[in-house]
Amino acid sequence: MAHSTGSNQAIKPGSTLLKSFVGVAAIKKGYEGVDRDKASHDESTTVQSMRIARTVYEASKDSLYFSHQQKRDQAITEKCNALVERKRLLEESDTTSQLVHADKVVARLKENRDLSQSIVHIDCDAFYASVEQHDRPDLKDVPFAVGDTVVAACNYIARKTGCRAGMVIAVAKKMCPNLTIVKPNHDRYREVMAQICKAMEKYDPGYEICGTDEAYLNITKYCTEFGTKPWDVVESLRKDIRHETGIAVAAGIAANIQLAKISSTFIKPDGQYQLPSEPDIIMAFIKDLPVRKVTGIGYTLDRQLASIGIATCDDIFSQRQFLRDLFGDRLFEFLLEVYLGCGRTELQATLEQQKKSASIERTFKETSAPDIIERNLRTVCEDVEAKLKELNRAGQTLTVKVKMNDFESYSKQMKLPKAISSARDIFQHSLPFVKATVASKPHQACRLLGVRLTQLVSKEYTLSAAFQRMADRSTHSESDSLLGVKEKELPSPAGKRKLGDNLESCELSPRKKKLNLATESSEINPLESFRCPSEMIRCPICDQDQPPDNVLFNQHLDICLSLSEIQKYS
DNA sequence: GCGGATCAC
DNA sequence: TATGGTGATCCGC
Repeated sequence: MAHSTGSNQAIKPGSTLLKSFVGVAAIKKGYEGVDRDKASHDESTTVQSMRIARTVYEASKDSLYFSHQQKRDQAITEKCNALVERKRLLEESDTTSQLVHADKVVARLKENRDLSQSIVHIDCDAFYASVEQHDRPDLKDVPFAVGDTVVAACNYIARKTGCRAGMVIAVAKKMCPNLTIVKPNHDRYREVMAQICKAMEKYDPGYEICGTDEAYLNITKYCTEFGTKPWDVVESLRKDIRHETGIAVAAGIAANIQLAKISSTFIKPDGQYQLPSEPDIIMAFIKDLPVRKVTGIGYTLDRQLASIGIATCDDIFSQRQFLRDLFGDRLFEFLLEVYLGCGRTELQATLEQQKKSASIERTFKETSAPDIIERNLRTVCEDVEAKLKELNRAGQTLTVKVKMNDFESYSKQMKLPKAISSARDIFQHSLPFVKATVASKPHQACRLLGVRLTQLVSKEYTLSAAFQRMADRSTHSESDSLLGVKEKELPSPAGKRKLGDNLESCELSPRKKKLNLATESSEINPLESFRCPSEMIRCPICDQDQPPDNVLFNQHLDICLSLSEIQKYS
């Protein structure tokens, strides 16, 4: 294949753009599956990663996505340049006080670190692919990838051809023409994860789930209780998991979650690695580790650190006098912790984790037609409503996100006077920003809409929830959408259906319309819509009937609500 | 409080 | 045939 001068220049080995092409997975995980079989990073590895980068580059160079990435990369480069310049100035000044301070912090961290715990990190390598391969033996010997438009996971045969998680499937197929694509089956993966949880419970009921395919356990207690060694415990845990689910997991054992996680990557996809909890051994283990492998150090920070001469964890120490000035207090301390191999030892039990936000964002075929955009927004809002309902929460801060087809995104966050949860409320608060943003970019189209609610409050005792329950009771309604027909059910092609600003133009069935109106008016005067003349009103908190008088009923509600609040905290 | 970025999976 | 979705956190206003 003849290389054009253009692409040769654009994609020099080591160029930052090349790095971002090969993808997060390849950099972070060290080209697993490709050079794992080789003893060292020899020339063929470089050739292989160059081939991947070149293929991705050729497929992407004309896309809007590419120009956006280029722009982003340029911004990071400028950040790095500024950093280098600031470091140069620092080098000219007297940095002894910063050096002393850094050493004090190091001493403090050393003093306080806890090496008494046995933390285990369980990692299901290429989880989706493992599950699919287990369920479908026909996939065993063919290259395949799980994913929709982007590869979520692929097996080792596919990886050898350069297929990677995060790659666009069209590109992956270019690299591996006989790649089989499997649609993800999330319910099934959740099921398998639940089985894994069941197996872990025996060893530590306080285990922590992290993402869809990772977990931490603290087996210290189990070990002392049964007089067993961590290594043996993890062996039987992995055996249990394999027996229950049929899939293999990797495990890392160390003094804290940071080290355990790094340890588990040492023996992927199947095996276990224990890092002894002795300071000298930990320091030796960390010493030459590229900082990029550490959780919390991503593409951007890695490049910033590299620009000032920090590639490995040991380099952090030699540059410690500059870090506070360059990165601020928080990052400074984090980096020193990395250097020392410090990390969290307390797990957050999965059951006790409370969500802080609920969000939906969706990418669709780009469009600038206001009615389609509006309809997409409606769908997104409905899905957020459903999610909030599941959590039994309402949110007081709303964030709306719009991404245009140049991949630039804009967001607006608003603190609302009160927590909301209905699709209608969310939609009404989101729409103005979406409309304004789209209108301000007349030559672009919208490709994504997102809605997030934060500052979640329990709906348990909020008025709107209470009245929603009343509404449900009085209409015997199922959980039908408040906003009418879902897009996929629309009989007419997109665009034909004209939806105005006014929600009344939604075609709603009589019953839905009623519920719709009821919900709407509940915002303004909740009582009005449910008041049945000369009938008692049932208080949704205490479930007692009350006289049909708004003022009296409001007073009663106030008392009832404060009572239940008091009960909650006493 | 807000908007943008970053990070992980 | 063409670059995802969810949740969290931090920084600098």
